[in-house]
Amino acid sequence: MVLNFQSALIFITAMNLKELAHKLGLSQTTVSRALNGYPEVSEATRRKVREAAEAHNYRPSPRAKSLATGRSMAIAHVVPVSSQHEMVNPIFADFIAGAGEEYARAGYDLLLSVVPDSDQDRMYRDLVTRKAVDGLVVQAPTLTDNRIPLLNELDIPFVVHGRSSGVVSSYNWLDVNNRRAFERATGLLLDLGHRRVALLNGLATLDFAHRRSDGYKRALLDRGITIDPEMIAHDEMTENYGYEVARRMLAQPNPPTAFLVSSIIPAIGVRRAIKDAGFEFGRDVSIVIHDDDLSYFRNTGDVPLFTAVRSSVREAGQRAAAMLLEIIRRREGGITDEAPMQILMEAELTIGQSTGPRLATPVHAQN
Amino acid sequence: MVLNFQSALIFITAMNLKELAHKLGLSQTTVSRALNGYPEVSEATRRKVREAAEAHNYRPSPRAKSLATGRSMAIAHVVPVSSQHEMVNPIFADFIAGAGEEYARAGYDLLLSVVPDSDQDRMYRDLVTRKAVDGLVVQAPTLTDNRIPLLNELDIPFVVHGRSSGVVSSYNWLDVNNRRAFERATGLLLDLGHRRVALLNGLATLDFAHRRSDGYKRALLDRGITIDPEMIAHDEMTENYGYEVARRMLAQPNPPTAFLVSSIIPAIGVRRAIKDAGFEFGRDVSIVIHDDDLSYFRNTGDVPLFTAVRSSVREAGQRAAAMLLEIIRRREGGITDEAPMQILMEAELTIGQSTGPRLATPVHAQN
DNA sequence: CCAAACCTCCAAAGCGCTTTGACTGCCGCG
DNA sequence: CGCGGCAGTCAAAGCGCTTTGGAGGTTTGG
Repeated sequence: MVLNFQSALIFITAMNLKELAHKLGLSQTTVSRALNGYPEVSEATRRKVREAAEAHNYRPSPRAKSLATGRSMAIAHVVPVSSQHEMVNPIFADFIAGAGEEYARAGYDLLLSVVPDSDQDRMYRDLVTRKAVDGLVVQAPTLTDNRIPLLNELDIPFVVHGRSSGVVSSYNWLDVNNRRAFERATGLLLDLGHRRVALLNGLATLDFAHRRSDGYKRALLDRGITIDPEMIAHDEMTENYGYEVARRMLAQPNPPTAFLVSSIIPAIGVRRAIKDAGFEFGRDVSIVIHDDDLSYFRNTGDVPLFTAVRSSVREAGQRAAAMLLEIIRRREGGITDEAPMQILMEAELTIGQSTGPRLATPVHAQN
Repeated sequence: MVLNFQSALIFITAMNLKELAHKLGLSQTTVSRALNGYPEVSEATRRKVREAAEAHNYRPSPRAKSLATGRSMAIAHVVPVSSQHEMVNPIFADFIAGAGEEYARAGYDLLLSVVPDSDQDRMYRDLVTRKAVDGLVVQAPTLTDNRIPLLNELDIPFVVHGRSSGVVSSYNWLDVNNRRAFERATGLLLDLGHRRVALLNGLATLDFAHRRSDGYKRALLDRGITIDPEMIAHDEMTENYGYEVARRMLAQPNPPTAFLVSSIIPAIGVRRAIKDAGFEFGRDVSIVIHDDDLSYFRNTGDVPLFTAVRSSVREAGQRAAAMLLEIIRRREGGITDEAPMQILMEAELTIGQSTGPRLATPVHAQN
């Protein structure tokens, strides 16, 4: 009983540097240096120190370390919650999973701030002035995102997932070539003979939505097809959005024969609307999606359900995190005035069951 | 130019207590106490201090504060990544959104650790011995989850989202009444005349899956229906899983006429399989789901797509967080030996388009 | 009028770590 | 033999905050 209690106590009162040093008959300085790999300590001592640390399950307090060094060994991701729909973009889960892996490997903690999108600026300011983190990842940039100049001014390392067309200053980013992807996807549908191609895009305020629209429009204009604004929708990418918009569009006199959808989630809704309207998915009406390769919604198989331009958001998270850690490393190494790092990922096009040639006699004419 | 540089510097070199105290002609002690609402400082002084702090945009360093007080003002959520499928459970996004809100309100940071499920124990140990957080939330408990005794031993406040049937020691939890929910859902299908009811459950190792199975079995046995193990599936709740299992089951000689599905995501797959097999969804084959009320997959409308037992996972996140903060508050108040806190949420049943009476002449007989 | 009881405020000692500056032997070199 | 240099170690000064243990000054009560 007493023994139990004692051992519990010993376990809880985690050993600190002072005790460890005392136990070894060395100074705190030497122990600290031995553990942190400084060269001015003999290998013999280092080994002894390492062993003792291991044996006593010694973990340096990150708080104290942080106070002493000025580094916090933490990265923040600020995830905005849409105040409209109280919605959390589900791609964040996979993005963060990818990034988290990278952080864990490097011994960094991940600080997640979930804030109403109106409070974002304040949160960024707060995180920086409190010196709570060593770096930040900016999600879902808008067309001219003021977080970018803000963070530049605050002079803290950060990486943007995506880009912001309206921002002139330079910054580190990682993005998918959205324009190219959607140009190709649209091209594919046009090659199949479709002329009425609808675009179900993300929120109009977000930058990536514009790049996607650009690619779509460019492909249409290239073939001399005029753009029908009625065929373009913007909203948060829920299943319901896909369903409602597709239902409405398919009920029009001259309905689309193909849909280009910004995410697999609304695409599920589009598919539902297609079936509800009595059309055959992939035959009467085609769909091409942008596939983020979400872990719980894999669009795979020999012939995947959806024809898609695919780019793994999880991989994006991982690479964005790696980039950020590299930037922090450089800055600590004293490299201050470097060119910004930028990665443009290409999406790959895979053919699934959701696309087919435009039918000679459109089915909707039969209805 | 020079002015600019200076103002930037001032901004970056965040004011600290010492400077602020000096500026006010007071001691650090008094300023600290004034700011933290201690009674031994006059109201006049307190007001002056507050104003000065405001004016200079003073933020106490959380690190220093943390080191001095022993509290870290942070909560950890450890999110396991299934090593099988590299999958992140999408309900985490909404759960965390709910919890994050609560933490933000209380001034706590949220530390998110994404770790392979095999590494979980180590991560918990690490977080505690490093004193990185003041409390933890345990996600997705297994049947006898060893994290619970571990955390009890480590003597740190924690809340479990769900329960672990095999754990005898007491702990704080928040759960949905899964057994009741699935008993009711099954009962509904049986009332509609269905006799072959399939259950697409979550991973068999997870506790909630067992409770759901229990409810399902109890409802069947209540009506004297024998349980067909072939009608029960367990796996991670992806769309594909729903599709594949439903496809297989529907191809059997004596296929189910109804499905009970543990999440809306595989239910989408089940629906796909039903249509692919030539059945009519909600007429030939019924579905009842457990609906976590995911923000991007709302099952709403006058008559929602799916008949469902619903319980908002976001609300669960919020309440779990509130519970944890309350526990921490109590412990700091010296209240040590309290009964554990436990909340059991009831799911509500709503009728959607996915259920109907079992057809007199089963359609599959016609095929 | 004096002691006791406040009120306000302060100096200084931590919290657990890193890092500077210095010190001690010991070796090699001129 | 004496000196510079080097490897290995240490004491002590922070990092920015909280908190203990008073110190003065002002009221109160007998």
